[in-house]
Amino acid sequence: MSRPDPDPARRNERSRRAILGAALELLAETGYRDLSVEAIAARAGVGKQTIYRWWRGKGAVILDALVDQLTRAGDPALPDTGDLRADLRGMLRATVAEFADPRLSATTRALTIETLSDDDLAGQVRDRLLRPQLTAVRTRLESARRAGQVRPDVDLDQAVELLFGPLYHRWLLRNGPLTDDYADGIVDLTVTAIG
Amino acid sequence: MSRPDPDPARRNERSRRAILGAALELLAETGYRDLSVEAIAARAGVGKQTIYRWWRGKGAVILDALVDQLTRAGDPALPDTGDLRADLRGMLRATVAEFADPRLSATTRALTIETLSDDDLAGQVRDRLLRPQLTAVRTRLESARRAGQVRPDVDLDQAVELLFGPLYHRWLLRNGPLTDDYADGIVDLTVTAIG
Amino acid sequence: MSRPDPDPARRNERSRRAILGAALELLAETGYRDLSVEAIAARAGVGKQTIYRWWRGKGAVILDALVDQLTRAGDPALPDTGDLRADLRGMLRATVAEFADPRLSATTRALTIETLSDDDLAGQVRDRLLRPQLTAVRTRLESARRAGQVRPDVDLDQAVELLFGPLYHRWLLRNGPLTDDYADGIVDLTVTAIG
Amino acid sequence: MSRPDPDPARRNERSRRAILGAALELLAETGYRDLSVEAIAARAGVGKQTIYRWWRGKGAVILDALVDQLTRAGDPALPDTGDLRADLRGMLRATVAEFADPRLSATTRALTIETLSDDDLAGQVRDRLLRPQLTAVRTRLESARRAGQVRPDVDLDQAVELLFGPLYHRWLLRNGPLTDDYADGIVDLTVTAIG
DNA sequence: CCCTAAACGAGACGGTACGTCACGTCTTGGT
DNA sequence: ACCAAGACGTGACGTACCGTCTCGTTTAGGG
Repeated sequence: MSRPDPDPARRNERSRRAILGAALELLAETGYRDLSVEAIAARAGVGKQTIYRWWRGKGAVILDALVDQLTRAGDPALPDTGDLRADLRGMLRATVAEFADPRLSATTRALTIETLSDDDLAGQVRDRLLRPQLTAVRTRLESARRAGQVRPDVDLDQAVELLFGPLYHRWLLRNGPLTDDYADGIVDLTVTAIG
Repeated sequence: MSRPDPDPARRNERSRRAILGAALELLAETGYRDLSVEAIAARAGVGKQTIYRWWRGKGAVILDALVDQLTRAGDPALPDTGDLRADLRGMLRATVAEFADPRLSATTRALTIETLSDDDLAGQVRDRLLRPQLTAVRTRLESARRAGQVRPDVDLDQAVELLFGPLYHRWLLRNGPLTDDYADGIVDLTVTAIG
Repeated sequence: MSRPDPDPARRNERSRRAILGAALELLAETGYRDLSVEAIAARAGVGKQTIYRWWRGKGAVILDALVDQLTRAGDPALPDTGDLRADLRGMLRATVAEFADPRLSATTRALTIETLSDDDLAGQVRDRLLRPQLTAVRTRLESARRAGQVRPDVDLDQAVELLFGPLYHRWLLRNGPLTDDYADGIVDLTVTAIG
Repeated sequence: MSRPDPDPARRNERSRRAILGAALELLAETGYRDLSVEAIAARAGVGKQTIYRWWRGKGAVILDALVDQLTRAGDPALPDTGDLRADLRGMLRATVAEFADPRLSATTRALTIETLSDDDLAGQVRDRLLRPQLTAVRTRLESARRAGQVRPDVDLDQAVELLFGPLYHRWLLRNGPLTDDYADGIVDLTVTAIG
């Protein structure tokens, strides 16, 4: 006896943007702890129902906000200069920089929390945010394999995780500084492992 | 104008155990979403104040519960058979098994959530839970380095993270299955990277 | 800057009837508490705006519904058999019966509630529902006065209220049963009072 | 699976008074339409839950507030000067004055509304507010009957309603002015009816 | 008989209040 | 003093309706 799905064609684009914008603002300003649907609605000048009509909760809003932001940021493809080590270093340094930026970091942190107690959302995050990024790296590794820079028996998905895993681990658990040197070290180890 | 610290000597051990036990039970039964201080108190047959008197919040309770559990599980030291690859495989397979066990997994998940918005707690988790585990592995790697199985220029902390990071990444983001094969693959890549 | 009045000539009679019917149905089925413009619209298969276009709110709808119903019921005139007591008894017994009928009772109850916080509506109810009924009785009393059955100094409006007031009081406050005997008793007292 | 009843012994008297006071203030200031549990809680400096813990809704709060007020006002007994007509006139004039006072009137109005869609509350109102008042009048009539001023066959309850009913009717339906003259007229008719 | 302006169904919108839940603090009485 | 119990002020939750406001789509009357 649940409501029928609302009609996306009638959706108010102005409200949608206001909500996503307000969510990002509040996250940056006050952190995840103080982020509430109520606050987002108030900041966006929107009724709460308008949020609940289109999203399952604040987690879903943050996801959309982040996807929106990244979509605007554009192409996740890695450069392919032929120098695998250099290309990966550039990519991982950029990722480190993102994790170090409090603004982006807050969003990712918030999303991770939601993800941990919402399997549905976790799937969405995996598919819409994570996979594209991982795939971009994998594509670069495939090119490297064709160039003979990677052993043919290496599982490329594992290789990708070898790059991101340690970084993610260190960030989440605050188990050490996130620097360019750290990124370079991970790349070196990975290249050695698969080369 | 805060209350003086309570006297730990007069602490009721029965209550402490009941609280930690109730926390673990509820986590296993209903998941983190429905875990509340109120529920823990009710289940433990304890006043809420007794929880707040000794812990800062449910995050701290979970941490203590997990530390308690692991302490009972005993020594985290790795075996040292001389065969680095085999020793690491055993360790990582055990870790994979832990992450796959819903009971332990739920606790870790909950703790990770709390950690993400409580720096204090994050430090505690790092020092009391994470570091001992990482150190145990690092100790094994140092032994391997002395045996000439690891290049002298390798940063052993990074090496440790090369083992746990991918696993943690995959678990948190549900980005693939957690199997013994997967553990073995990570170990192989890591050994190649540092050997 | 308000909308121009809608053109009554173009009004959809089918919708009007559906709305009034739905209102009465819902009142009878679920009571006043659960009566909402939204529910009326849904039940009537009508847009909410169609209700707000023609009525000021649910109170006005109920009023119209009741007027409609009573209009169909027809002429409120009292018989004049010459026997004042008998005529009044007949009238008051009928009124008691109305108040005892759950269907009519629910409507009246709802209308009374709306009336209590809407002066506009109160006036409408007084003029369109109440006055005709009271006037009919007053007319009968005037006839009785001409026949010398009523003292010339009696305020007939007060006399009318002497009949309806106790009944209304008892009904609203559930201060006793509403029976034919009760109606007869009121009539007897009133006739004594004015005779 | 409902909460156990709260323990009245631990009830905070300060909060109780603040809530009842705030309810009466808001009723007088803004009328019933704008009276909300939320507003009462805010005005009283009290959590909403504290209201819902002890009352079923705003209707019950108003009832308690009114009972409290009347209890403080004290003895509802009528004087018994031996002059029935005079005693009743005094009483009915006072009642008219109450209905004419916007402050008291607002409370009664609000209570009547709630009463109409809550049978439980209606019973409470009848027993705690209405009955004592009616009984006081009935007691005076009994005294008058013993004095031979009232016919022995008159149903005294009906006689009481003969006094209050017309007044209540006129007040609720705004069917004419509420003046001392009106009160006197009702008393005269009633005395004639029962004398 | 067609045109066009309205009324229409549907329902999204910014709001307000609902009644519930859990937070972390405070109070009471019991051991 | 610590405890079990639970009332308290606080504030967010997710829902229900309010009355207003678009959306296409009938529909009815004047040209």
